[in-house]
Amino acid sequence: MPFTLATWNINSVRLREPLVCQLLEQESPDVLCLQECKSPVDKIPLEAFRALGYTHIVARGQKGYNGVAILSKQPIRDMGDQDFATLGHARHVAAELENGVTIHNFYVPAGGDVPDRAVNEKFGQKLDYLSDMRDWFRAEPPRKAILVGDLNIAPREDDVWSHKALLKVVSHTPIEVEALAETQSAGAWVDITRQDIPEGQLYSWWSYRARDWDAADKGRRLDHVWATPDISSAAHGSRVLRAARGWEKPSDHAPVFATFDL
DNA sequence: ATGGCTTGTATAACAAGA
Repeated sequence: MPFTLATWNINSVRLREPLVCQLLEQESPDVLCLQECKSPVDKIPLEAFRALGYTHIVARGQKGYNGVAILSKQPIRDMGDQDFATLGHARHVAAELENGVTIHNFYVPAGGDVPDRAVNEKFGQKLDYLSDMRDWFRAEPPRKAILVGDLNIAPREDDVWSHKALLKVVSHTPIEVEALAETQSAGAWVDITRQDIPEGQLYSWWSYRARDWDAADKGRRLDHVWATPDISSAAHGSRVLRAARGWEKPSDHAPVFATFDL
């Protein structure tokens, strides 16, 4: 049975409960993975999501920051979480569908402003988080798995509005792009979004600070959908719902979709 | 070139985002 999956950095699931509901009603994905819920699990507005048919939920949360959740129409099994870089943050959770596919939902640290771990501890934590992911995938090669989330890195030149302007900006520096590539290859992960949309500028995040985000279009592709090679050929139909960035009181990220015939 | 905005929280200015 085909199933459609979406990933969305929601930037407060409580504040944007109506937008989550709008997405669920309008697009009806089978699974929605959220990041930056900024809420303890027991304060996520689950009843609203249950009422729309998303009765199965696996989540990790903390007060104020981070937080990840997987909402599903079909039963999912909680497969635990990883605390990479030992930050004590709610940045990962995994769930297994009844067809045996495992979904990893990640929120990789943003990394602060200065791309130098000697002067910016947060940048070091981001690199440590990525190398711990890499080591984990090397130790336990994933199979029949999908990895989604806000990875906070735009790897390709056409994943940012200006490659040259962003070379020293955290999210697109060569050291981050290399770290992400090592993590990706450690799990043999296929970039499903770029498998489906191989050419052209593609973004999933636009800063709140732009006067007119749509016209300026200074975006970055920070949100990703990856899959292991045993299921990557089942994927199709990837898209970014750019319109959601223009909804009232929006998240600064747009949802990214993919469909798998499995 | 710079500054620009938005969130949650010890509800007044922070920190954090990226």
